[in-house]
Amino acid sequence: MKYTMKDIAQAAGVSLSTVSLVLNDRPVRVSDKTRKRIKQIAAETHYQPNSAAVSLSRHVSYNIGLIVPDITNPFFAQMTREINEQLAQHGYSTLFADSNNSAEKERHILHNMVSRGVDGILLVPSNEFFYQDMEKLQKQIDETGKPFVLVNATADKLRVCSVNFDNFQGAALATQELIDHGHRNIAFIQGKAQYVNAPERYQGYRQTLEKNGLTFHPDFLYEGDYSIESGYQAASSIINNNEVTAVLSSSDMMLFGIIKWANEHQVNAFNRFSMIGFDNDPYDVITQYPLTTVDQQISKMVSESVGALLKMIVNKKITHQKLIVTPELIRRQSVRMIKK
Amino acid sequence: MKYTMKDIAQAAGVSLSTVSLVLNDRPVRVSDKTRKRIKQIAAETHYQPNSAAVSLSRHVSYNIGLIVPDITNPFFAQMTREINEQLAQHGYSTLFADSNNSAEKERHILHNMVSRGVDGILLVPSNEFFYQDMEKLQKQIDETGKPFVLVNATADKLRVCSVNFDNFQGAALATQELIDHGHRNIAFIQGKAQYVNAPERYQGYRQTLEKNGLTFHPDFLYEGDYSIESGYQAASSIINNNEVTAVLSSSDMMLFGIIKWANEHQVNAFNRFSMIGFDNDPYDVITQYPLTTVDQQISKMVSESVGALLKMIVNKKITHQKLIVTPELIRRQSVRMIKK
DNA sequence: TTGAAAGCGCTAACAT
DNA sequence: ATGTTAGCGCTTTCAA
Repeated sequence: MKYTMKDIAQAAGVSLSTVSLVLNDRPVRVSDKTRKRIKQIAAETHYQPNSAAVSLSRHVSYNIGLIVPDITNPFFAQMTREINEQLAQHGYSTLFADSNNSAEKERHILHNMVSRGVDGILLVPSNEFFYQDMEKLQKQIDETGKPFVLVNATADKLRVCSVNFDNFQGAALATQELIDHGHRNIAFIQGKAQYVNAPERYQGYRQTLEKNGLTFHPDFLYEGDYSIESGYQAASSIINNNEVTAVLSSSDMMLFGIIKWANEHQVNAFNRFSMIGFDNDPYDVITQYPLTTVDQQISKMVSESVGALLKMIVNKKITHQKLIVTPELIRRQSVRMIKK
Repeated sequence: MKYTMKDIAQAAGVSLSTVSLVLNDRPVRVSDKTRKRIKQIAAETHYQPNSAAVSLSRHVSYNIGLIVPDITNPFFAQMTREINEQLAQHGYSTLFADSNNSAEKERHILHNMVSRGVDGILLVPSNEFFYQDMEKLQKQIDETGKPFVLVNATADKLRVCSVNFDNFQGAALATQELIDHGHRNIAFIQGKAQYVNAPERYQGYRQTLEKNGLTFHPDFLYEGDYSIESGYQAASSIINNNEVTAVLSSSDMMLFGIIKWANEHQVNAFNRFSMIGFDNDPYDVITQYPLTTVDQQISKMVSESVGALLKMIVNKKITHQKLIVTPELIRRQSVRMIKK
């Protein structure tokens, strides 16, 4: 049998409200005696509040919506794990959805989650997020009236709270590392035109080149969608571009794609050129030589995101701050000194 | 402003109940005219039902609890993605939680989800799931009164619905493959004693050995917890066990651990021995030679699991069927013919 | 073809 | 220190 407050009230011979006050630990009235008795009965009956009823009357659900583009990607998986954990620590549950990298699905899920009564939303956007009409998007987000934070993207044109790492700096760090190792002809695999985080990385790469007196060469520019597959696609032309001695990739996964292609074609990618990726993927260490990579400080991003979201929720006030965390270059063995 | 059915009723000049009937597409009474009008107004006002209210009165939430041991493991990530997708297709949302491979946390989450009013639960158990007191566990599950399915494990001692793949057969397939390639000294890295799925794989390995007239050798038996790290730990002793010419690992990840150790110690794992793992990890193809592996048919397991769960929900009847799907050996390039 | 009203389980303002 | 009561927004039975 499922016990309700009413049952407990009856059993204890008190009123409903007294039970409610006690079980919610409201520090008011109620004698210690009855307090004890009620708690006692609640424990014996394994009383569990009906959360639908609580939601309905308190207008909160203690559920947070989390939307990620691809849970299969270790970067987002790790993010999800930490978000889930931190939310749980604060008494919130995670209503999860994978948008499969579709902006349309993203909107659909967003809508759905709002109607499920989530208290707030964490959106890790799909690649194509910024291809949408910002006006409309802004309107949709505003209309939800829910605390919202965009994670892993910076939306200059959107009045929303966002948390991201410094993409420009990440790319700059990596580019400089390659240059410091004597590389002059550095290929860059960028995300497509308006992909989330792509332009910033491109600028970091390009400006670091210039800062070091190197001229940018369009022939060294490649494009992918961060997936293993897209790295694989680009592999042959990069590997056969004989001038390049190093490649900076916008994701470790694309580097995996290159390595895969190389393996299949009897060429050793690590001997062919130096490589740096983004994401600090856990699998970076299983390739023949562990990959040097840009770490985005997932934990930091997550705690900032969750912190900002919960703050909005408790303060009942929506803010639009942009938070940026600093990335870190993880040096491993995929970068070699080049002799000139 | 947030519109309610009451607002719509007022605007349409009809009663609340009429609105409810129309918006829920109940095929009863109500003239087409008023039906249209109501739908019209609902659309204009972007009406969204308050799901807490629906839950409260209908005693269903359209939320399903999903508990996984480690979302960071690609195997579970892929499972999660498919589960989420299939649930969504049926109008259910996913209340997600990562148990971090802790049986205690698992119980805690389970409890929590029930009190959140989920309509059913999918539990992908932690490694140590079967170390628990089955009596107590059975009681806890029964007490929830919720449709429940255990995914990726078989619980002979538990009266619950479960969906798993045939671990025995998977191990047998892989062992036979190695034997067919001339291997006689096949190491096996098993999960710890009572780990989920571990004993069945061990039996598959062992019985296949015997079936082929090979004697089982305790020195060829190793232990791990499926992680990269645990493979790494075991690596040196396996690699230095000069008799072994092939290794069957209970997870691809542990093979990655071995490969990592080998890379670090200037030995080529692929030249050292043949290898087969379990999980068909997406990263199997980025190692120097793509790994042969046992594929558990995640999609199949997921559709069986979700199907069984939803069936219980709509039939309002809890069942305890055990479903088993057939694994498949994915042949790639980590197994070589050995000359005798 | 439609409306009124009770009820889902809990919260909170108001009484006593 | 404790009880009464009016909602929260929706579903559903019973009347009309």
